[in-house]
Amino acid sequence: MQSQVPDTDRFASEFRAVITYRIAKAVNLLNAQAAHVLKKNSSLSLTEWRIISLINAVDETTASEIAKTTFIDKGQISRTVRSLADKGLLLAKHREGSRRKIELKLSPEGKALHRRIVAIMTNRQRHLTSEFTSEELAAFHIALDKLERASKMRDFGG
Amino acid sequence: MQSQVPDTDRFASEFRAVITYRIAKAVNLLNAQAAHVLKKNSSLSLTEWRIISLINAVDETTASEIAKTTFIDKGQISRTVRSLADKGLLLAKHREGSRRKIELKLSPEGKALHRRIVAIMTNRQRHLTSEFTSEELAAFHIALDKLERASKMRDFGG
DNA sequence: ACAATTTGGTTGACGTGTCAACCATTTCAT
DNA sequence: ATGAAATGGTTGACACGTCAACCAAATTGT
Repeated sequence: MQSQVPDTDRFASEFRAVITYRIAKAVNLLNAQAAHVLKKNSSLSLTEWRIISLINAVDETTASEIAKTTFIDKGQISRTVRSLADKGLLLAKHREGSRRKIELKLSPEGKALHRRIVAIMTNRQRHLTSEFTSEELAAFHIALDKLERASKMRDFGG
Repeated sequence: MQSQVPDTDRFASEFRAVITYRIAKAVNLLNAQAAHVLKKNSSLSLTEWRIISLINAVDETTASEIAKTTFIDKGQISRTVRSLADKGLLLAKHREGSRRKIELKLSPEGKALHRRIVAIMTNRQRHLTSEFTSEELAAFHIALDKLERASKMRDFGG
């Protein structure tokens, strides 16, 4: 009543500049959106979808390879792979000549599902970046690179 | 052996362009870093720290106000507030003339802790953005604004 | 050829995040 | 003034993420 700025915004000015808050909030919103879209169009969780599209991208792979490149916990991968296999979306076979490595491939059903969902997710990706010029997008990627590198440091003196 | 690019990078080229993967990975790394720094310098979890600095910023507030502005779940806030109060870091009193609203303030110990940790976290923030020019930083914030707005859309046709 | 180490994967425990139900209090509409 | 609706906060159930222990297979060093 006494100001045009609602009371609840008094945090915002303080924290808008704190990059980690901003980016964390953005990711929360993005993940919620992705989860919502997936729920509406499939019975996949976000992790399930990620693993499906990772496998699809390279045609066949193993759990440890996924773990190494994505930083998803290997326990979580193990469980997700099982649930996807149970749903008949992927095939897990011991790799030729190995009794340990397990080759992961999408089943025909998995491929069909991927084809259907990826179309929707590509729309989404297009929508998310529709307000970006290509320069802005490139700059954003570079910024993320820098943040990733800077996030390796562990000691800030206490 | 037959290429300079390690095998495990074959995902990367595929997904570097997918903005949601990139940003999610960056946040994971940043959160891990923050959790590590906090653990080394305190007994605070990341959420505890966030709530402490939010309260500190506005001096006093309520749980629902925090929930509204940060998108942190109100149940989680309730529990975190309790654990912080148990540790003696914050004071929760019914607000004057209300038997429902609970006013949250940092205790002297909480303020002291905040002062100590915020110095470290400010170092970190400086380090994270040290590779950014001020233009890049401004552009990054604008990009996050755009992503946040775009993350409101829920329907991408299925 | 053998022990020591590394690697791929599974499992259990535990902390955190998320959702919905719930209660008490306050506000609103009539 | 009274009942309906909204608000502030708590709680329980459950999904998900994270960590460490663990097993079996494979690789390495001697």
